[in-house]
Amino acid sequence: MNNRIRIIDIAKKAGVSKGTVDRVIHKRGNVSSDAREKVMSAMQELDYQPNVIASALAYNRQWQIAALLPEHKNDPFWEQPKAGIDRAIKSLRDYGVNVERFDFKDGDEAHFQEMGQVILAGKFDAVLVAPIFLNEGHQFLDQCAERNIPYLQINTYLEREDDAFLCYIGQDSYQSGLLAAKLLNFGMSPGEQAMILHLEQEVYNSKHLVEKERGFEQFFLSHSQKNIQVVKATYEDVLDKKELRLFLERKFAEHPNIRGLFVTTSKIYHVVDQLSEMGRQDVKLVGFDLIEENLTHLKKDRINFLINQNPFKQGFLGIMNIFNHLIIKKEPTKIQYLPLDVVMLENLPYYLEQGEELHLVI
Amino acid sequence: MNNRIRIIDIAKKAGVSKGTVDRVIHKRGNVSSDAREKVMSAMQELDYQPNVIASALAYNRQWQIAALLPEHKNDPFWEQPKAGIDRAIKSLRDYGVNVERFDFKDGDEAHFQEMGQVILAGKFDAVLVAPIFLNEGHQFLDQCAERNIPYLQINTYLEREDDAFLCYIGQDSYQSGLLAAKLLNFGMSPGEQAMILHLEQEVYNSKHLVEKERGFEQFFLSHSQKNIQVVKATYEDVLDKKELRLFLERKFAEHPNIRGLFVTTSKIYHVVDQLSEMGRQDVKLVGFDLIEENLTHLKKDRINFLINQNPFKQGFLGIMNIFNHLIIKKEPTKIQYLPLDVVMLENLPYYLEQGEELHLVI
DNA sequence: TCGAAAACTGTGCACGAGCACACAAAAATA
DNA sequence: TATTTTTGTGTGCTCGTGCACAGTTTTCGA
Repeated sequence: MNNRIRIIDIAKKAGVSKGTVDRVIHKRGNVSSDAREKVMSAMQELDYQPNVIASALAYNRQWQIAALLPEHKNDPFWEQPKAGIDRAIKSLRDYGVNVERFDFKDGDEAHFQEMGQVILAGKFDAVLVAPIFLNEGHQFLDQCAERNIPYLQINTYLEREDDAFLCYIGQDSYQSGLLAAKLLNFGMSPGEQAMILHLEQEVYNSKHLVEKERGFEQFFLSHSQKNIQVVKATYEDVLDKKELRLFLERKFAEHPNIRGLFVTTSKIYHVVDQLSEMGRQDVKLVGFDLIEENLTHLKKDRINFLINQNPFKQGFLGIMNIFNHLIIKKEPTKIQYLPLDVVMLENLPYYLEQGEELHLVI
Repeated sequence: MNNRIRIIDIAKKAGVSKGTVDRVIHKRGNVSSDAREKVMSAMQELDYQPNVIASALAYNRQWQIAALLPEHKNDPFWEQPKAGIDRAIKSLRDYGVNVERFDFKDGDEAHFQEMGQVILAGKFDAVLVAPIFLNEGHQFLDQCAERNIPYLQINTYLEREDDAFLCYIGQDSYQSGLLAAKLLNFGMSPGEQAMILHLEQEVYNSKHLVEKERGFEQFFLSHSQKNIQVVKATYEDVLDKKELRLFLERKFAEHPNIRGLFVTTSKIYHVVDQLSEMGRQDVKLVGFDLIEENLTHLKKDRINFLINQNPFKQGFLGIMNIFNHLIIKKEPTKIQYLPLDVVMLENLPYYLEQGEELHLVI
């Protein structure tokens, strides 16, 4: 029944000792070409698959991973990737995987750099990072590459060519723009207008937001049956509610047929109350992320759809992929897009419990 | 760094040998109450967590699991749970988990019973089953319970009280009815009619379908703003296309305002072509399952939404939960509803690749 | 009080892979 | 040819847990 091939089985077949087989497997050298060939063919013939359990136990080494992410004080979105990381740690504790978190202040490039230096000064086997700043991100990743520290990007993708780059795990921004447009289009009537609204600073320096906009526009270009016109807008300072209200009123006055609104980040909750006070319940709303503030409005039916970017999985799979690279020596797929879940009140609970299913996995 | 508490650490602290600690942990008896108490308090104090890796290696036993599912010859839906099972096997091979599949013929109760007998005659440590026949299902599960063979249900839930019942993994049918209604409601105009159509036999013997219908009706009862009327219909013999066409024409004649159609199983593809030929592209369609036949229509924009029941995960998590019960000795949550994914052309690829993310998990 | 049975406890090997170390054979140098 | 260096090979311990077996103590009836 239990006929798994072991190292000792290969050794016997090849007529050598298990030490020699081990040296071949791990390319440790000091093996005659004759012995190597016998071992190699024996491995192929018996289709040897290493026993990961035994390997992990014997390896008995500790791995240090650094995680460089924004703090979640001001942006609750970041709680989720961190929860995913914690879940992964729990699963991998017995494999000797340890993760140290370095949180940098929201929007603070200098602090990002500072934390990066701390990581580089320490001894880490790999780095998981959300490189949300274009320049500083590249700079940090360059330094990782120089030192041969493998790194994995989540949430934000910076194109990289070096060997230290493991993979990117996150969403496909362009596709999420298309999806938002399709959803609004389904509920809107011919001749109405759809607004895309960025509630962020330096939008055109942020590839994510630009891509979302491109996808949103593209959908309506290629689906012109309902003749829906796209209105683009950007408003930076969400904390100034009065100014935001004035901004919205101006936009709705300029474009009286707006009946659909797509906010490109998790900050859609800022506009919901304003719209209610303006008596504009007739506007359909699509936004991102299952954060508490948004869920309140989803439950009251004031937000129609939230697109879930699976932040929990970003963290979880980030660590899992690093584990695979370090311990199992399996190279990850370079670009791993996570599902864009369409979330409504009726299917919300399942997405909130995410990760429950994963923690049973060893 | 590596300060995980081991059995030997507890033994030292409690002033006994590791054998005694082992006997306490596994409740093997033959331990004086004095020793037991010392060990227990030492374990609590040091917060002992067993090393799953070492445990699995030492345990070195093989587990036989039987999987009793419908063949996928006539219903491609069942390929997915089987793929999920295969993925789980791959992950758990080193833990000695083996799965033997027993496929019964579609709609053939006698063959289900026959296969059940084969399983009971063999020696299995656990059973994974889709008990799609109400009576025969209960009968088989009763026999499992008698023989103390733990069983796990996927896809179809039969309420069970015995100790052998591990858990149910599948969808919440009522909730999926609500979801389908919400989706149609978003795209429909006031005063239109929404049809719920069952393309199955013995609908009112099938709890799933009844629940979906209940959810669908309930939504429109509690969301009456658009004043959408629900039309219920059942048609049994999908293979007779002419008759189906006549049936549809009759229904649409009786209810001229039907603009939304919800088919309660994966068989929505049967009606799409009929509707096209009838020139009724104005009807919005919601159905279930990402099977090839449905995807063709989704891609052509003739089906608006498909609700994904995560069949892959049903199989994968089914095996994983049995593993947890047998090897890790962790009791599964009795009812595990899987996400109801809202799938459109724009977010389809991610749901098709499902499982890729899981196979890296050990 | 003795002796056998029952209850309890400790030691040591097993699982399969990784790796250090000792040793052997071949090659290079004197 | 003798000696050192390099290269190649096998043995045996390690990881932490499970479990068999041997050995010790307690219990209980005669």
